[in-house]
Amino acid sequence: MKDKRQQILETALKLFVENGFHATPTSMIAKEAGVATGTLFHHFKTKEELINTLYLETKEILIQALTKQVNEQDTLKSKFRQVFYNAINWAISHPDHQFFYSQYSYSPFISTLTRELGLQRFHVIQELLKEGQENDILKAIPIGLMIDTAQGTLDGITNYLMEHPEKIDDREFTEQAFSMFWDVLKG
Amino acid sequence: MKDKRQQILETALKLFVENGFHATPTSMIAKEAGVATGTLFHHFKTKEELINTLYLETKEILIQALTKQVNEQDTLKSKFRQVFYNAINWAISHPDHQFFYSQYSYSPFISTLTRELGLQRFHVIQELLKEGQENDILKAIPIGLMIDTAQGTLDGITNYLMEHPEKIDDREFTEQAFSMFWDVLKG
DNA sequence: ATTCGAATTGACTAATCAGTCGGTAAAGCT
DNA sequence: AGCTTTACCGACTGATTAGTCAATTCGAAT
Repeated sequence: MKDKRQQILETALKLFVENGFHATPTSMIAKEAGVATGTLFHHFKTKEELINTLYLETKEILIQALTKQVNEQDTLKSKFRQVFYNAINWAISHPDHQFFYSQYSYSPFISTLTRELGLQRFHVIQELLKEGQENDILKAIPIGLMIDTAQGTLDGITNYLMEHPEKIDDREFTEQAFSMFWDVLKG
Repeated sequence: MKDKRQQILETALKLFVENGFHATPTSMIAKEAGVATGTLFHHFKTKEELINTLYLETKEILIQALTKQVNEQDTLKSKFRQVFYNAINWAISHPDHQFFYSQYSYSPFISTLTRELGLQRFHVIQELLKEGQENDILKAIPIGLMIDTAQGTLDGITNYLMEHPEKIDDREFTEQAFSMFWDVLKG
């Protein structure tokens, strides 16, 4: 009898990615997870609580992944390169989490909570952006525009890589991709 | 009297943006539109057909908007500038359509259809991108990456403008925003 | 061994949903 | 005018849903 709670979360993630939140009944999650519906509602008071838990958990490990090895780097560009590689590598190796995150971000029914917390995903990047602007390395534009554009560009590159995962090992390719990301930012 | 169909579509768009597809019952759409449920299902065989109709309609007017005045421009950069301004102006003046489009694109339950058609949204841009690559004006990278990144960057900028609509009239600001978009692409 | 809370079960329910159907009113056509 | 098609209505249905609950098992501490 291993952790049923964890089993529920993993199954829910998979099914949410396949069917979406609303099109995935709790009964289906329970069945697929090999658990009674009562067990599901024992661990999560409501379906929404299950979804939110999944989101917060995903966000946590994403932030951990993005931050890796960044502080050790010297130049600002190197730091951005590190974050960039962290981001694309994470997406490739956790496709379900990545899809779930996108799906959650664009779903309207939790939008208020999300849009506030959503920015925190790029808190690391935000700090780097500010640092770069203060040192006149990056474009002198409103920080909000900088953040949204950086996020959008990164999402676009990530989307492409998700459908061409083999490219992740092509050093020349990934460096080209990074140069797009960098060119958006640099002044 | 012929407007009931249109009334249903408009009401559905509004409610879908507010609640999401699945969280918006057909009964709610009918009620809000001042129409019987039978009427709704007379015009649209299923709920999914209603959603798809809304998507196709939205796509159509978006494409029209993006293409405006593009051919008249002389240089490639001017053409991109025109598309860029068309895109952000459309988003600002049709926020519900814009939200609906994003929501639809990221929802998994119609994903296969969407991901194929989704690219068509940027068919205009695709042609321009190819032209730019052939003339060594743009980055020499896989066209797919170019498309996804351009779309991502544009989406990011659009997202920012949606929350700061007043900036659309700031000529200096929008030109800065365009320079980010252009820097992603240019070689 | 006994106790007690937490974990687990699955039949159950009240609510809600997409879609139907039989019928009425209005347009369109000849 | 008559005749046909299309638009419209709203009560109804069968299926499905999130969430409940009384009963049972598990696990660990006393």
